[in-house]
Amino acid sequence: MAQMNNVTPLFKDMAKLEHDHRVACQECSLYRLCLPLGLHNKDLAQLDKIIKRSQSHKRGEALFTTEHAFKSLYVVRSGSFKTTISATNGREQVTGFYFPGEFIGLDALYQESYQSNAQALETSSVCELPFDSLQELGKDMPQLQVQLLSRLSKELSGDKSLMLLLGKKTADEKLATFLLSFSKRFSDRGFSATEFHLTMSRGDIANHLGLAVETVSRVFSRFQEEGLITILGKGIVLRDIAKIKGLCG
Amino acid sequence: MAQMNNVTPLFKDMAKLEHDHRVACQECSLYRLCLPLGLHNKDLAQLDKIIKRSQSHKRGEALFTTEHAFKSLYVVRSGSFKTTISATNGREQVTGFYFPGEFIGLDALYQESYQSNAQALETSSVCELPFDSLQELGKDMPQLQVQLLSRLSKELSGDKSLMLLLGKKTADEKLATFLLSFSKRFSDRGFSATEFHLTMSRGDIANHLGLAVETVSRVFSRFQEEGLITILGKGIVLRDIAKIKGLCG
DNA sequence: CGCGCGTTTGACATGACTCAAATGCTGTGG
DNA sequence: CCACAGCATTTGAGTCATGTCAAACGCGCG
Repeated sequence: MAQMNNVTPLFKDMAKLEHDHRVACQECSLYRLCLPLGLHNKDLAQLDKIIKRSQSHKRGEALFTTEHAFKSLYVVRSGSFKTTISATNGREQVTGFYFPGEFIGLDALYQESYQSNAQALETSSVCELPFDSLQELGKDMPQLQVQLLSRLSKELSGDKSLMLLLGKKTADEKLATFLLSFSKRFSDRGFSATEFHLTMSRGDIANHLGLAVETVSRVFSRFQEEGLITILGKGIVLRDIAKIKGLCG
Repeated sequence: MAQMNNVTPLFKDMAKLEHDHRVACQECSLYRLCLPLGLHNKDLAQLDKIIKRSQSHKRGEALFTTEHAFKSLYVVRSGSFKTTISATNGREQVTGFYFPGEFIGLDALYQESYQSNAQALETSSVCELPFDSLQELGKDMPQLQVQLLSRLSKELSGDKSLMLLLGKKTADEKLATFLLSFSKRFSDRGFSATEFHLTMSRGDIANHLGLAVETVSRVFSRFQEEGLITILGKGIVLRDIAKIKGLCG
């Protein structure tokens, strides 16, 4: 059980993407994954104008909470975030993890108030899309609306899969599914599909998957014994993707 | 433990709403709950033109499955539906129940293919909205797009709450939450908030909440012993809403 | 009227949780 | 730069809520 966490060349991560606040959509490396996909140059320039590229958020810092007034949607630019909702009695559920190019705050549109809290998992930055401007722009840009709908729909689809996971899967299946989902999202962004950092705590993972921390820890350890993965602190190496796939249920 | 199911004046239900296929949006009793909300008369008339009002679907009949080509969104007109997704190994998760005025198929927009199966729980009818026409219409009708976004967002928001339920709640809390959610949706539609029919089987309820059938049955029985509810087959009477609220967690 | 499925109830099994404690890692301040 | 404090993670032991298996019951459909 080695130690290590940040300065390992093995694990590249998304915190390094583009902290440069001036990069316009046209030159952004996330273009293929992001909202502007499919917009014409002229439209893209317009969209670019309404985007606020905020300063970066430190680990643990809130992007917004249910207390804040709804004003904007956000797209992750670098780093990663988690969103949570809370029950009346204080229990919390981690509803999602968000990587570069992914939207945060879509569940706020209805009722125009944030329904969840969003928090940075590491030093991260976002593109802020003031919703009023976005609506205004959408009136003359049907393609933008289509993109927005598509984003919402994608998240919806993912949430349904998570329901299946939460409702029907065993601890092993949950964690196998979780690992593969991350693998795919990393590789979609040009990172390794087999070696990556988990920027969230075991507690966050457990919470998100409807498990206890101890269970996550135990299953990870067992996966390692069985040669499926190697654990290096927050770093994970997938050693046998095929077998992991077989465990997903 | 009495018996009864359909012909009881006590329980009014949504199967009786408007089976009349000619009722236009303007005169539809669901207006306040449905898509057209906020559209001007002229726009409404246009929307009305693209809507196909299909024949009714019998209990158990599929509205669509993941095998069907994506073509349309649907709004429940009368009756009720359930949606399901399946894991590779055959396990199924009931992802939602849908009542008059609610959208089905929103998770299909992304990828333009149905991601779930929709099935009638009783004799039911829908308004079919061909997606192409809807997109076409949306180009000149920003308000329609806003409505659509809002619908997606609402479903997203509900799904996040369900994650909290599936991940963090006990069997008692799950069922209390379930009952109150139905109570609200019934009363929103002008039906009694305290007396209603559950059109789905115990199995569907259990599946949706991530429980075993036997657990649902047991908890319902206990709730009845404790004077919280009265069970009459598929009929439910909420006897102490305050106390049920207290159980939601 | 009778068959079959959906529902209820009981007895038992177990996966995952809780509690507890050791160990390791991280970030801070001296 | 190092040492310490505090939190995160791991590991173990025991419990419990909920699932599984089994059987009786009754309603609903043909």
